[in-house]
This record gives sequence, structure tokens and C-alpha cells, in this order.
Amino acid sequence: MSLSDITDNLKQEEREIQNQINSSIDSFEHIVFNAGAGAGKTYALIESLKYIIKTHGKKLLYHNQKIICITYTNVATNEIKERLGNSELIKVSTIHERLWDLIKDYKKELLKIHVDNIKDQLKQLIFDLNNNPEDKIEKQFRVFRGLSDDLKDDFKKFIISEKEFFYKNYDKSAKNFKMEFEESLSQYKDILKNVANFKKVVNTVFKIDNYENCLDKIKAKKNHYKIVKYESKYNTDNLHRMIISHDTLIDYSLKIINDYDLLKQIVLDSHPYILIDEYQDTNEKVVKIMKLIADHAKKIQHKVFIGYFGDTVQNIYNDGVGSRIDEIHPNLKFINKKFNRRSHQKIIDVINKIRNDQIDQISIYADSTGGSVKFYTGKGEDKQGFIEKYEQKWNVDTKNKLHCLVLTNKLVAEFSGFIDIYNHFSSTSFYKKNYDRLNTELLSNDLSKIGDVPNLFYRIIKFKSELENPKTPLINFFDKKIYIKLIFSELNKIIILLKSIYGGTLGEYIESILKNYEKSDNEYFRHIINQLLNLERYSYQDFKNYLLDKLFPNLDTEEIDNAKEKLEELLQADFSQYISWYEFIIDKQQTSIVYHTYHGTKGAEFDNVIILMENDFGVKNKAKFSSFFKNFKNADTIKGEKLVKFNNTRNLLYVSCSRAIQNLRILYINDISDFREGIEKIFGKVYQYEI
DNA sequence: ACCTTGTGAATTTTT
DNA sequence: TTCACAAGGT
Repeated sequence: MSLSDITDNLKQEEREIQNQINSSIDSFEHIVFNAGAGAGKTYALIESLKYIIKTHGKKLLYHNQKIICITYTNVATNEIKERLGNSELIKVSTIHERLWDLIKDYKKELLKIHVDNIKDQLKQLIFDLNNNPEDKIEKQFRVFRGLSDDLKDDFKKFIISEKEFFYKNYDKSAKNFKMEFEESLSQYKDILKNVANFKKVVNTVFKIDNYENCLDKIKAKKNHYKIVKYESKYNTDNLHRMIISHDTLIDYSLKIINDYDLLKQIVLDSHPYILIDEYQDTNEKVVKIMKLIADHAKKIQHKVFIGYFGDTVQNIYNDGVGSRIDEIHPNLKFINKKFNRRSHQKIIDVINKIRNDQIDQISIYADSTGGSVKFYTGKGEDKQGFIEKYEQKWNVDTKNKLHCLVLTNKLVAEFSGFIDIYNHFSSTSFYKKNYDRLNTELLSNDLSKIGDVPNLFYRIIKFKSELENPKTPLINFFDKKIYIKLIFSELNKIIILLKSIYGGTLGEYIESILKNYEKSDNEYFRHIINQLLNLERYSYQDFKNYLLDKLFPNLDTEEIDNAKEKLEELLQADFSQYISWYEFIIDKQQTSIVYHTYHGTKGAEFDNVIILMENDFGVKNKAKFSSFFKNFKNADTIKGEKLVKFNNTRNLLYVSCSRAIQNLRILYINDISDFREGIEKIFGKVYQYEI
């Protein structure tokens, strides 16, 4: 068994690094703890928290003070809570939860910031509508700007009074949309000439009106306009409804903490230790907040410790502070950990070359030799064959899995065997309109984020698969209270009813459930189905109408047939695709190969990794990887925007390659002759993949 | 030559 | 939502 023999003196060195952190904690010296992939960063964070409790816990308890530990995700919060055990002294949470908790009671101050924000937005909107000379904007508002002042006012009044009618017709084709408004808008010459521009004008008018109304109501101290609320479900502000979301919460927090010294003092006096996990992906405004707190502590001569834990090279999200930490919060003490506790030597060699900085990892194990890395080039159509080759070569099965990294969610869906479902959902008018919600609501592992219809489908498939699994305890299908009351013969009847549900597709299965529901007068069976579907009406036709309404809202009569057809395709898709999708959602794939996006593997580790790579990443990142390899040998000469891009790609490559414990293969599916040298500098010989 | 419409595709991820 | 592109109009 390799990777088991820890070298004694390295173990000792590792302890000394922890001691360095501990002594910084004791002396309230702010630190950045940088540790490469697989170094045991979270372990160090937890050790530090334990150390604070052990050495300073009594003092904290006495002064009623708490330690703040900030994580990047809810999943990380739960993991740390679990590993740490219960402690009253530590507040572990995401940054948003913590910030809101700290500022939410400053209602008056928040309201002032909110009013300022709305006034700023309002100013911008009015400028865009009337004066902004920027080409694109001038074009959109040209016709409106050409109206006389009186006509402008008339138009605004008219369209605000017709708001409902406007939205009702919003999605109609330009031709039909014009027909609806032609008559009533004839006096405003050319305003309907370009429907897209017209909608832009109207939306801007509405927004201005909303904001002005909101400011009036705040001034008049109307109900619901006295406090600002934070809404975490969607990342969209609703300023005129007094609702802010994630990004604005951070903006407001920075402002309020900047403006009110008393708040700074309260925060630092009740939380003398602040530890931030994954600092590299933390918004730089959060680092600014920390800097303000640290500076204020110094000014009033109170003590606070701020510790940033992370790795600049694993910064893969855009608004993360990354290596700019040093600019935004200067004079931090850097503590580096160079050990690798994850991978075999061959992998470590490669990832060291990718990061190419002062953290040149060495394995903590004496028996780390081995592992293998190979870089292949091939064609797009080679992907499947390449994966299958290693599936055999590495004796992959459901226990010894192969993890394959691809760039996009769509590719994950394709390889994982549910591309039809992905495509059908993406072609519904709801997800066309809310394109940004498709991936989250269809592919998230967090059920609370899954969309309404995907969630309903999920519940039905779960129900079916539990029903078919003999190991599922019967009580799973019942309310506990009902279950204990039932006698055997009643129970048996219900089970027979449940087992008589049949369908070769999801649609047929649901139809069967609902037919049995209509036929049966068994109240327990009906109760189970009620719990499962939670609908208003229980016929298959009603069910389909419900889906139509959700996935194709505000249908025009002529579009109904087309929508029904699309819905039918969704319901009649191959059931095996739904099973694959379901297993993907619950992250319990029964397959021996599991697919991920590069980004989605953050923090994970796998024995066998294949990475599928190509030049481009979407439309905005043409030549992402090719230009990275092209520039690799002259990395020190790149500057500005080019350097930012270079580092982004390097970080993503580092994160993905460093997931591997033992075997790593990369298949590059474009021609590499222009940048072969760069690849070879990192990966050595480039192999040609042949079938 | 420039404008308008319809269509299809779109990077990743968190809160 | 946003963009690019083809097709057709002015």
C-alpha cells in the first residue's frame, strides 16, 4: 500500500508550520496561509480553530466573544461543523450569512444606503433614456429622444397605464406585437418601428417609475418601505421592493462598515478571531471589509486576528480576490505549506510545473513513487474511444471509478446519458427565457436549487426507484402515524396498488399513477400520491396542463400545438435517460465512469482522471487553452489583461490536474502543432491517440 | 448601405 | 439575457 508511510522529519516540519500559525494567532498577526492542492488546508484551518478554543476559549467565554469562520459554500460550512464537533464559541457560516447577521439590525443606516443606491441607479437610467451618447444606447433610445417633451410625458403616462397589456403581449412576434399597439401609439411617430428598441424604452420607463415611487414611499414611511430585506434564493435585486441579493449585500456591507466606526468596533470586539476559508475565491470587497476592521482595531488599539486560508493558484472564479490579496490587504504574514498528502510523485511533478511558483510541493510520504501522466492529442470523434480504452486498461468498475473532466455542463449531460432531457428542457419557453437558470435548476446536487418541474420529476423517479428496490423499507412510503395504525391486510392492499403502477416512459408512468388514483377509493393510497405529487387536480390531462403552464407560460393560441408536442417529447423520452439524470442529481451514479465539469471538482480527489481539453471555452474564451500553452514558455513577459487570462487558465488547469491521486490522462482534441512546446514543458512527450 | 426580424446557441460557480 | 447571423425590407 503506497502513500501510507509518512516521513518522520516531514511530519515534524508540518507540526512546525501549524506552530507558526498558532503563534501568529497568539500575537494577533494577520496571516495568509497558502497551501497547494491536497496539502491538508482544511485540516490546518480546523487545527487552528481548535487551538484558539484550547488556548483562548476561557477568555472568549468570559467576554462573551465568538470566533468567526467563513466558508465559500454551505457544503463547506457543514463539513467544517461536522469535523469540528459542536462548539458554542465558533460561528461557522458563509460570508453572506455572516454579513447579513452582522448588519441587519442597523435598519436606519441600511435604509440610507439603499436610498442612495436607488438614487444612483435612477440617475443612470434617466441619463440613458435622455442623454447617454454611447452608440449602442443612443440607438435604442433615438426615436424616444426625438419626441417633444409633451409627447414624451404623454407616452410615459400611457404606457404605465397599459403595463399589464404590455407584458401580456411581451413575447409575441414583432409583427403581432406591432398589431396590438399600432393604433394606440400612432401619434408617437416611429416608436414601434423597432420592437426591440421599443421594449427597451418601455422597460426603462417602468424602472424609473418604480424607483421614483419607491423613493416616495420610503420618504412617506409607508409600511414595507421601512427596512431592507436580503433574499438569498435568486441573485437578482428587487430594489424597488426593498429586496437586495448576494452581490448587493456585499456592497451594502462594505459601505456600512466603511461609514460607521461603531459598527467596526462592535464586530471586532465581539469577534477577535476571524478565519476565512478559500480566500482566493472570496470577493475582494470582503477582503476590503476585513482590512477596514483590521485598520480600525489598530487605530483604537484593540486586538483582532484575521487569517486567510487558501491557495492563489486555485482561484477559478472571476470575482475572487486571488493573488490581489496582497494589494488589498497589505502587510500580511505569508505562511506556506509545501507538502502534498494526496498524489503520487508523477502527478506532483506535473502540477508543480503548472503552478511554477514558490510552492514546489513535496510528498509527505516516503513511498510516493509512481503514478502516471500522459498527454494525448486526437480528434473530437476520438473522445469516446479514448475513455473506453482507459476504462479497460485501468480495470475500471463501480468501485474503482474513472472520473472524466469536461468543460461544460452540456457535455456532462451528453456523456452521462441524458442529453435529450437536457435539450428538451432547454427548448421550453420558460428555460429559453430564463436561460441562466437552466443548469442550476436541472443539474444541481442541491435539491433546494432544483426547479419546480425538475423537482416534481425527481420525486416521481425517486418514488419509482424506491418502489422497485426490494431493500426500501415500507415505511418510506407512508406517514409514520398512518403506518403504525395499519393492519397487515390493509398494508398489503396498498402495496398491490403501488406495484400495479406501470409505465415504459415517465409520461406513461405518471398516467398510470393518476389512473390508479382516479379508480381507487383507498384513502391511504391516495394520501401517498397526494404527498408525492402535491397537485391541485389529479387527472393526467390536468397534470399535463400544469406542466404546460410552468414550462410554456402565457401561450398564444397558435403556439399551443407546438408546445404540447414539445411537452410530449419531454414526457416520452427514454426512461433510462431519466434514471441517469436522477443518479446524477443525487450523485450516486451506478456507472463506472463519472463525468464532471473542471470547475465542479474543486476539493475532490480521484484515483483515475481523464481530462478532455480543447482550444476554446465558450464564445468569450476563444483559444483559452491554446494561447495558454503558446504563452507558457514566456510566462514572465506577459502583462495586463493577457496575464489575467493566462493565470485564469493556469489555475483551472492546476485545479483539474491536481485532482488525480494516481493516473492522469489528457486528450486534447485540436491540432497542437502551434503550441506543442508549451505542452511538452509541462507534460513531457505528447502522444498521438490512434484507434 | 443600413435596418429589422427571427432563430439558435450560450462557460464555469457560489451565495 | 445577450449575441451572432441569415434573410428580407427600405
